[in-house]
Amino acid sequence: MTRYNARATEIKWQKIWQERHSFATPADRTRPKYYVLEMFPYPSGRIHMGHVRNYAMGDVMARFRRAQGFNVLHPMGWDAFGMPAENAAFENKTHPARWTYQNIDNMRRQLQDLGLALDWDREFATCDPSYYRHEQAMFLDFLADGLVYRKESWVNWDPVDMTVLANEQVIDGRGWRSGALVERRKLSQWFLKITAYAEELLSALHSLERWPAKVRLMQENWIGRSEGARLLFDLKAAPAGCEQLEIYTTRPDTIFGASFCAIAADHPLAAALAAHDPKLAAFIAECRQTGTSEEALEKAEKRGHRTAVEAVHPFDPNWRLPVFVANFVLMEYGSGAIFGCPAHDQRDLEFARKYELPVLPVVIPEGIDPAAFTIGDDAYVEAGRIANSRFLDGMSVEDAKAEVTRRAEAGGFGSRTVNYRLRDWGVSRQRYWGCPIPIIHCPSCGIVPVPKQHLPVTLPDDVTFDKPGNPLEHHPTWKHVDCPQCGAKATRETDTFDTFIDSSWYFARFCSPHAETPFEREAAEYWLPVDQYIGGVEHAILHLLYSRFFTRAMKRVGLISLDEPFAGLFTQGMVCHETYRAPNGDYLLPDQVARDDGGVVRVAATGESVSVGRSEKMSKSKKNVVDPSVIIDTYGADTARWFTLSDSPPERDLEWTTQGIEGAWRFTQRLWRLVITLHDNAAGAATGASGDGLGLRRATHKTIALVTKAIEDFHFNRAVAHLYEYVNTLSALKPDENAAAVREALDTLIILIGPMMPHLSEELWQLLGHDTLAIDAPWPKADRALLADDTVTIAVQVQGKLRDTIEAPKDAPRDALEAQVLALEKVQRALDGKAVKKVIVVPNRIVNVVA
RNA sequence: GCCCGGGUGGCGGAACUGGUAGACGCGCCGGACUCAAAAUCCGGUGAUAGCGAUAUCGUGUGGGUUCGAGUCCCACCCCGGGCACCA
Repeated sequence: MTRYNARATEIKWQKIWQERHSFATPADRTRPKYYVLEMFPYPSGRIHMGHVRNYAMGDVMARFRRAQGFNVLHPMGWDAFGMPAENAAFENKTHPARWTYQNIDNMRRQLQDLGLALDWDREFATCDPSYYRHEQAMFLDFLADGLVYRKESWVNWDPVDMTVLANEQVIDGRGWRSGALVERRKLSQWFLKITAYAEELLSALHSLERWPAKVRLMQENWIGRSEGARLLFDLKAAPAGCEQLEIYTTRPDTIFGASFCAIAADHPLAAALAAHDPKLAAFIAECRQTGTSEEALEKAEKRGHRTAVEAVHPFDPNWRLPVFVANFVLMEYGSGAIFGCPAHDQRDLEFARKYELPVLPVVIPEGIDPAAFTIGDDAYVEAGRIANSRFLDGMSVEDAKAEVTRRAEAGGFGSRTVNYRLRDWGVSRQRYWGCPIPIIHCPSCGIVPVPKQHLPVTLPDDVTFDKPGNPLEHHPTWKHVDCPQCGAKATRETDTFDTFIDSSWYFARFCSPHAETPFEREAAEYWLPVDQYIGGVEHAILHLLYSRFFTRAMKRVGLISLDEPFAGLFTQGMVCHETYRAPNGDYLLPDQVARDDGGVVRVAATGESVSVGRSEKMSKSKKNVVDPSVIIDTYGADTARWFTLSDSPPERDLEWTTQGIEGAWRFTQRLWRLVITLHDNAAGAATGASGDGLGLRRATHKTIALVTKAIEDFHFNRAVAHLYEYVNTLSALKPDENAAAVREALDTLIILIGPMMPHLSEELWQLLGHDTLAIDAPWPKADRALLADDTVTIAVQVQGKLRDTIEAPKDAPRDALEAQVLALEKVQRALDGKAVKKVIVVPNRIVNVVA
């Protein structure tokens, strides 16, 4: 028998699918739809194993739902703007567009080699003006609707990428892409008002039932809702214009335990005071520095600078509190000012001890005498009764919070407030390779939107990257335009959008990628929301939160009636591999090493010993990478797909091993041989076949049920295990097995492996004589009558310990089972003469004898 | 520090709502085929004791509930991830 030539066969079928437009998205809107989408790839140039795993999963769902009769939308495109293209332009003297489109061509070919059921007619790249023009138009809509504003603000400045970053793009004080230490700078920036949707983005999380709980929780924490109160304190000895201080607290009940107020270094009051206080100015400068160095921030001690200003206690005009500028108060959170109650807040306590401020407990644990309760090194943050607090004494914490807020509102010096950690989304980037912000700055008219008929504002091609900073800023002519309103000489905005904007609506564009509007409403409302979105958990906050907001913004300006873009989300695990290091410490590629007979890993070329490190996420820097192209050339796409689906649960990390891929490859060959052998046997035995094939038919239909359920539940590894088991059953068949049952088994097997091994599935389907395509065959339905056996194996226990098993007819009566079990020799031996107290019978499962 | 996950053979992992722990794969061991190797096929494979039937132990640790616990409850240990001067 010939061996299965995977590569040649795969190319053949890919061509046929393409010729027949097998994966064109159906225009028919009568059938149920299924939109499956993998997270937008950045065209880095080559796919990696993480892509293979991600797309293999999405492709299984796409093919599975297609076979089940759904209209499937499964598109692909490119998140094509971004820094790496500019870096490459600088290093290789190529234009970012050229570099990007070359990469796209390479990656498209690689993805096509995988045989993915993608509708390539819908492909687009975000760097194409026909895409980003709509982004510019939507931005202007948002601006007109009050969702966009411009503000001078402190920003996270990435000194390597020479651009600003949003808060969530700063990880451990470093830029998410460059890894550079982030600095703080004050710049004029465009912001999208994501905070206007904080409450909705939070409360709607509960409706996302098919999202991982983990991702919902991460978004919940990121939005960071808290309930509290804003309170106004009158100030004494404050600079003009700063006579009042607004603080935010979640613990208004502790107001009588207050011993100081603290404001952020960036607070206007601090700035006003610093003008005449060089020491304070120096302290503020210091605070700004420690704000950026992550190591120092980690363990920074709570420090403050006492000002001459005093705050008047809102409930006692004779009570004065010192006002500090403190390094632990953030201008961006709440009102940038707090009152400190050391007895009931650990951080305030540390501060109070350091600056020798009073520590008065006002919440007393239930049943403790207030006079006897003192605070040591730990603040008391549990529930209790209020004491030492005048009109609040005796109340619970909750009642006291309400009472203080009520009195503050009545007195006009405070109000109940809901506060969020979430901040507005700064979208200006000082980069070339992004979507230009369609704004003109006019000396007399101010900020003027580019008229929509002038869109798109396109990027100039003739730019250079030899100077650091933004090439649009350096370009000799591009930014100079006439003001659309008054005709005076004006300049274009030279900032471009954060690339997360590009990926915040692409899922909608895929519904009608050639539309003259961002998307056709009818198409978008048929296809959206995405039924199954698949990607890495690293986008749990950034991309997924932005997209949820952007969808609401599109709804607000009347483009669509939809709140949530992604109904189902799946976050897959990473692909990992062992790391190898040569004696000199250099990392080695997996194919630079070899295992000798004793299992010792050595450098293949030199025989030097290699130290083997633990399995880690594949990364170029650690060289523990395996190139998908090499794997596809060697074993074929089906085998690569099968392996990435087989070994680990999809949500967990997958360990890539040579043995693993070889095992998958052996299985591919085995399937090929098995189907041919059984097909030949059944054909030859057609007349002399024995039996009714019932046993085989039961196995077939059980497998259909199990595999279908496993795929529906995203348990691809279990689907694979069931298929292995089924193939074991088929391998053990006698040559004279009932021919019709064998035929059913083979047809079923071929369709069931289809979503994972589509090419082999087609080849075998054809080999069995079908003149249709396997992908056009409907998904088999399990016959319920064949799912149950006539007899069951029942476990026999004595005192809860397994002693024997018996075969019994299904649903055998209790009495008969009991009698049968008590008669068993092993049961009698285990009983050892003891009297039987009772017998527990779980129908069709166990019989437990209790003595 | 806070909040989530997760600890099951040599390894990746199965186990429905408490009911035969270890499916399936990898690896390993033995055998067949072969001049030999590769490939393939057959058998075995949690630990301990025993020739054996079998017995005892066994799902991170220690308790508990139950006829029966990987699964439920309490306490703890370890690993992974997320967040963090958040008032």
